[in-house]
Amino acid sequence: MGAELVAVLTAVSGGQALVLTADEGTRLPSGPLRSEHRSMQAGLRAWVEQQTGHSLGYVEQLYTFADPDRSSAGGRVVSVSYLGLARDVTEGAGWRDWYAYLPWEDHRPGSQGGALVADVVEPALRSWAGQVDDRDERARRELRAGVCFGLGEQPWSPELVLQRYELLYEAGLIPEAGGTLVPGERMWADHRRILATGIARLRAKIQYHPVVFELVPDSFTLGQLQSTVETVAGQTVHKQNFRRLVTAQDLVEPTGATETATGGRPARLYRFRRAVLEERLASGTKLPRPR
Amino acid sequence: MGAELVAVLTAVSGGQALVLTADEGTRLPSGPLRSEHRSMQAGLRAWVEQQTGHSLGYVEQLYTFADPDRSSAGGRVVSVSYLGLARDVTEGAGWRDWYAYLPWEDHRPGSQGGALVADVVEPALRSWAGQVDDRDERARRELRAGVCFGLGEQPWSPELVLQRYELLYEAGLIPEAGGTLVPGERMWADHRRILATGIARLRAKIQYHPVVFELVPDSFTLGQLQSTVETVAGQTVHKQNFRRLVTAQDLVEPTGATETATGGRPARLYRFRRAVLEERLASGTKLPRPR
DNA sequence: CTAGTAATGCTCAAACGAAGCATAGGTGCG
DNA sequence: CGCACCTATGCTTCGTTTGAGCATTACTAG
Repeated sequence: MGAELVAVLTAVSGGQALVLTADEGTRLPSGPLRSEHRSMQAGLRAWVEQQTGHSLGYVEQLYTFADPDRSSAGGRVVSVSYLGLARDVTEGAGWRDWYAYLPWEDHRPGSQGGALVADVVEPALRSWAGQVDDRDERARRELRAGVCFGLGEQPWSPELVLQRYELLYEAGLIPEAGGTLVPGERMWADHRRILATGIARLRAKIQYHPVVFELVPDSFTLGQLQSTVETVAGQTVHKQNFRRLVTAQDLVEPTGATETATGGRPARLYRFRRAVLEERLASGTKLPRPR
Repeated sequence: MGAELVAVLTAVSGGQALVLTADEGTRLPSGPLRSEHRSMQAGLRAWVEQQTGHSLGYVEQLYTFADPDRSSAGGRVVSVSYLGLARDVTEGAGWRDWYAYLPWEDHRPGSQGGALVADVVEPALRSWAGQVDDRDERARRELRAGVCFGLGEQPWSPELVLQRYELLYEAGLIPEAGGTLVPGERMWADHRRILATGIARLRAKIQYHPVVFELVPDSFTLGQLQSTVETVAGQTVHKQNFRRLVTAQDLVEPTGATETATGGRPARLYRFRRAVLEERLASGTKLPRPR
């Protein structure tokens, strides 16, 4: 009858991008909107806290869809999904690595993503494109695969998470669509798709809005901040340009303290200048190009 | 019980930005999601066609909210709003000028918007800021007013439509909040707010995605295209830079024909290169700075 | 003392964006 | 016909932003 609320709650810890899950990692935390909830966000907070003992910080609405499976009599069920960002992770709660579900999304050096795309996804998509006889349609499929996965001359675009998931789905390469070729844990119903939507939104937003600071502690080094951005984006960025971008925009101010446990020269500690949120609604933490 | 679907259906015609309305311009077209609808978008299309005899082109989801007013027993009503773009307007249907509802949003030369902000909004917001005793809070209010309405040194940002509406609401300057100072027709319930959300989304999207072409005929001059952008953005752009941006990105191709009824030198006619939608998911029609 | 490591400072060239000048090719009017 | 006027179109200039790399600093581990 009413609405179902679903959360993609994310945190970054130890170089891993984490999402809060329920039921042994098989679904996202969710629950129905109740009349006692003052608003949908309030309802969402209540459900997440109850299911995980975790309180929500930054929250933003993602997408709403009419539930395809559980159409009940007298009005369809509507699911409203939210993206939430957390600064700390509680031990024991169901935090899982994003990239266990979407392994092709991690393109940091040392991760599996790059090789997975080259060795598994690209050949599989070529074969998918080859299945069709029509020349134009085949060209369209190859173009689409190239744009989504950065094949050939095309650049890899971190924010195309949802497009990539949908392409793999349409090409029948993942379990949801009956395929087994491409690895990655699946989730209940369309929750993996919702996760992809959340990651896509976060990766896009981090480029033009200072949301990274919702994922780091109050006090942080520029190295930690950069590592957080890289974990979210799934790719590395140019260090010097990153710090120039952050400092030139006056997004941070030094606390005065330094952190010595970095393994090299001690790093200054900074804090986020919350005032920028009011000063400029349209600023942003742009992330420089990779490598 | 189920979900309510609401549409912000927009077209540009004769230098006016239009929105499709029902009930003499007092509400946006809407209707409940029915079980016979295959999807929410299908349901929306059905409702809009039934209420207006108009078929929907480009459609994108805007925002979902739990209805504040009509909380019925057994599950709250949820409203899902959509933005739709149309190329042509049917005579007689309820097309109204955006800027009749949000007159402060039009800053093209010859429009009322600029003067309205300077003569009415700015003084009213100053007085609103002055109502509070706390120095910090007063400074915050003035900063917020300045950012939203481009006061003082701040630039006017076309895409802050929703922030401006919410500020006017919070400051009690519009009828929805009991005020009478700032002109502009109101709508039923929160439909004017939804309109503001739609305009904000369109103005933001037009900068990084080629959606303008959903608003112009198949064949158009660069002057017409520019005028459409300006109507949507509510401000003028630098002509030479606009055309360079559009042509340099290969967004259009000449049809070969020219249009002589321009009042000056005949203009070449162009068509949108649909292929760019597949070639680059992340391109965009960036709009140059005003004036 | 030396090697290793990360932080930080600075330079340089290419790309981009804002603004304006100049010319082309039509119309309407005396 | 000649002239004023208008919009379209082509091109240049200049300052800013970005991508990339070199060099130096300040620690730790052995």
